[in-house]
Amino acid sequence: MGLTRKGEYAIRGMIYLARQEPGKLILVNEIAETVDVPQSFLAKIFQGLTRLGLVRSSRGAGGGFTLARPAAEISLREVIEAVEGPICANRCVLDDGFCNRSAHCTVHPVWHRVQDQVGAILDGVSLAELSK
Amino acid sequence: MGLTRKGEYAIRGMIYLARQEPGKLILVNEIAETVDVPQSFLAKIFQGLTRLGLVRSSRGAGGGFTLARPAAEISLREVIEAVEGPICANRCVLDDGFCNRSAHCTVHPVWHRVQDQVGAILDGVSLAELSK
DNA sequence: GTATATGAGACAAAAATGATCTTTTGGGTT
DNA sequence: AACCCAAAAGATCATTTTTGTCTCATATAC
Repeated sequence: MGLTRKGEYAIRGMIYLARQEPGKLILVNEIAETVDVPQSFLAKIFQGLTRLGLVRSSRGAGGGFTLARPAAEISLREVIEAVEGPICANRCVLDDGFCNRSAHCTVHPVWHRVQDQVGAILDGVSLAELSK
Repeated sequence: MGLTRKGEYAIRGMIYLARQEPGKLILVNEIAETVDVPQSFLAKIFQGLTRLGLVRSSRGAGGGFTLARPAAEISLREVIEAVEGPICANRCVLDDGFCNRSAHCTVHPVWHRVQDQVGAILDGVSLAELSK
């Protein structure tokens, strides 16, 4: 019913990046240490964030990670969905196969309302705000 | 990030009960079959619901389950929290030990807003409405 | 007493979570 | 070119949670 550690860690790491000089490359090692998460795990998480275009990475000596866009233009929702998958109150809203009763299910509209509300809140918060 | 099957099943079962004549005892077997969930599992789930006072049970021949209160007075939230635990966006909001940074954490207020919104929506929906 | 139904608890397979380690790839530096 | 540093990719593994099942105890109607 809540965020997993992956999500929590990703958020911590991204906020740390948002606090740095824009464009400056930061070692995953440094991030992991200061936000207090296992570095190997954070490296894995940041791999995913790179693939999805939330951060840019540079290999080799002097490499590291940096935000792909200005912190003000990255929402909390983006970060969360990148690592946790889409906001979803109940699988039946996503998977059509999960419950074949979608058509006449009275709870369905409730799930949609929940998702819309949560989505809106998370959309409205940027990394820039969180880094203050 | 969403409901587990336990939650989904509990809701289906409770809605089925809400559709019956108030006070009438229904076999867990009948519920399980018509809402299409494994009976052993549903029995276990209903045990918990009984313990928490959402349904009343009667043992022995002619026994079964029935809602403990009128369907209009049982909210969707109660059902969900009974089986899934409290609505919680991120563990740090619940466990104090999870992140020791609660005091200065900028994301904390966001989690609270999310929980309040979701809680409010789920509070506002009763089994009576869902059973229509 | 017997048939029937839930209560409680142990048990187990499968999936998700949380993490580590190794190997590969690509850039800088010399 | 040779070499080192650092990230990417992927394999592996441990732990926890989910999703059930099964057995036995207990309560009740007849």
